[in-house]
Amino acid sequence: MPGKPTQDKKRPRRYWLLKSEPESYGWQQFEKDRRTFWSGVRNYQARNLLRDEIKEGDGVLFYHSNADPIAVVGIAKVVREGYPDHTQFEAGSDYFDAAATPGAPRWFMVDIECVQRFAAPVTREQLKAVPELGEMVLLQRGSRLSVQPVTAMEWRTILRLGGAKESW
DNA sequence: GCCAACGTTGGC
DNA sequence: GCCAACGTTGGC
Repeated sequence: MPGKPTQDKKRPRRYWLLKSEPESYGWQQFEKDRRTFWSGVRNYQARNLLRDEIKEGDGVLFYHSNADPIAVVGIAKVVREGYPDHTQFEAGSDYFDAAATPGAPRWFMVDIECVQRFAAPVTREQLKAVPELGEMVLLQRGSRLSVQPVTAMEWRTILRLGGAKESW
């Protein structure tokens, strides 16, 4: 078939939201880097998503937590699927894990690439005001997952709110 | 800075 | 395997 498919036909693109505190790693830095590895996730549920579910080509909402404003600030795409987070092996690192070995890594990360900054950040307050986003994992009571799934409908809605140029 | 909700640890 | 104590996240 001409025009090689970029995705496995059986596996439509999926969407994710990644949280980051701008004080530790914000969108501004990400824009300069263009590409980064998403290290430091130390929660098993999030780890499982990074290791097993998030695939190359997937869409990412970049979210600023503990920030002013708290907001989705732009979008990224996954450019490398789950592989061991090297910081777990670095003695002295905040993310060091004595129980992890290269042969049996415990923590995983993915690489993402900057796609586009929203014309205007989509604030948490805005998200809460949209009825069809009421089911978002992000907005559930007590939800703390730093890597979480986003539905295609949520993705489209948030891109529209952010004034994103393309809706790939 | 507060604190509710979660997740993890470790004694039993 | 229970569960109390503790540590962390993250909105407010």
